[in-house]
Amino acid sequence: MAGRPAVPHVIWARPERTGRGPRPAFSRADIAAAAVRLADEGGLDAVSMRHVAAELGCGTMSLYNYVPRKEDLYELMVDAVGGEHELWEPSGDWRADLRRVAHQTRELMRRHPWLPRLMSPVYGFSPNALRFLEHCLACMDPLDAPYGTKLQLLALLNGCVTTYVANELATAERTRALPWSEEQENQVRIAYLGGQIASGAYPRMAAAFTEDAGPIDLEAVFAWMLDRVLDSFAP
Amino acid sequence: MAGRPAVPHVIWARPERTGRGPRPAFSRADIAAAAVRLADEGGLDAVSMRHVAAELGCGTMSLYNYVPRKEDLYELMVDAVGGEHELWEPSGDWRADLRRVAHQTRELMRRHPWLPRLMSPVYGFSPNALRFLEHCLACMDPLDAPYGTKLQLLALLNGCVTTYVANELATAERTRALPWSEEQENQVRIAYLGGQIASGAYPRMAAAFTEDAGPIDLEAVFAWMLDRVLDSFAP
DNA sequence: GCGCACTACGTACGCTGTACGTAACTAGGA
DNA sequence: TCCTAGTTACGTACAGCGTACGTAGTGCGC
Repeated sequence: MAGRPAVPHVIWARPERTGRGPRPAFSRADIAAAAVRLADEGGLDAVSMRHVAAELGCGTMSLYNYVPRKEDLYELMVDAVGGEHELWEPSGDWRADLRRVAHQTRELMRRHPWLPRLMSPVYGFSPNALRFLEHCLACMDPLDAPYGTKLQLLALLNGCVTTYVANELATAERTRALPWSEEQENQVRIAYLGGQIASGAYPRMAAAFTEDAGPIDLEAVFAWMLDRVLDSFAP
Repeated sequence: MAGRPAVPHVIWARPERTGRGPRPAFSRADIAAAAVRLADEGGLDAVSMRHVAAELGCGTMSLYNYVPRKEDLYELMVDAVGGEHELWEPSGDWRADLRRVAHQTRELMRRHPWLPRLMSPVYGFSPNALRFLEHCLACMDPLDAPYGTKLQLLALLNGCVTTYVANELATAERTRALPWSEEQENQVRIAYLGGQIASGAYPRMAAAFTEDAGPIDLEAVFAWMLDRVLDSFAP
């Protein structure tokens, strides 16, 4: 019945400096920047405690003075790139403002393809996340609705953007780690898929794939999805 | 310029049995079932090649005869639980049918909390995924739109459901791995959050949290989200 | 100025995915 | 019918991971 020995830990509640002992050689911002740099260059797999420590130029275990668990390192990363969000004075047109927010989020995720994987409501209350949420709520001031509803719309909107960009990036992200090219693998997948479709067991899928559609315009699809979600909230 | 030595590999294109050599001791279904069992009981972290092999009662490296890469094991798992989808004769009311699909997907993910993490368009063409997609398209037969648009709506719908359930489950999933209880950690987070909010820097967030809202009805929120997405497609 | 809390970091443990080598087995072609 | 090539089975080994622990050294608060 005992169990659960340790004490809960949230990195944002822990002060960066306590006063006692030698001055820390790095700030949280330094550490987050190093981790983000590694992730941008080599994907999320390149972010290990050892690599980040090496990037900072310190011993592996020293890092644990700043970041007690690896998950906290992830929180730092998400918060750090969250700071890249440009915040502006709301225009009064909440739809336009939210569209702008969504496009910015998408750009952010394209700059940092590892971000969707780390996105989680658990990281929702870091300092920069709070600033971002406050800004989104400010954009929605013209809207007459309880904050609960507004937060729901924001969650839906962010969820859709995250999912969409994650799908957009999934294949590209895979390419980095695999020993063959994306086109090669796609070819194999399509070949298999073609066999299945030709079997006649999936007539609609077959029709969907033989349907002559022009090249997909990812920008247009994203904008369409966005408008649908916003429409849905206030038609 | 050489590089990229290996050959692309898609597990569904590889036959289960080639005829030569001793008969395999397990089927793909056996392996997938074992992995799913482990993941259901101990979370996704409990799914390692060693554990799955032990669960099957064979040596670790023997597993590699069936599953060349761990990612393939994941594909087997996603496909296996995809087979739990109940498919029915479309009713003619595409909205009702898609709602039913979404609720079923949610139930599926609540039965297998690790599923959202593995969901990815990459696994979109496994046998059971094809059956599922075909069924969804059949449900949308009454709808007059090109298949491309229908697939986009399905992607949006599935993406939203996945994100929503992932958020729903994220905290619960964390609890399993952490040495303290969810309530304890939430308390620490709320305490920190309270401090930030009391600082006055985030007036709208403060209002949102002091707003007297009844207890959140997760079912209702999910239904609301669903209707918004479906509305958005055909108001 | 004493002591304590902090920083720094080397070592070590258990775990992971998986490359490789070896032995046993069986179906297809001669 | 026998041979052999391709397959299964699996032990060993390696590089990498997160991180518990122990030991120094450092500098602020009392």
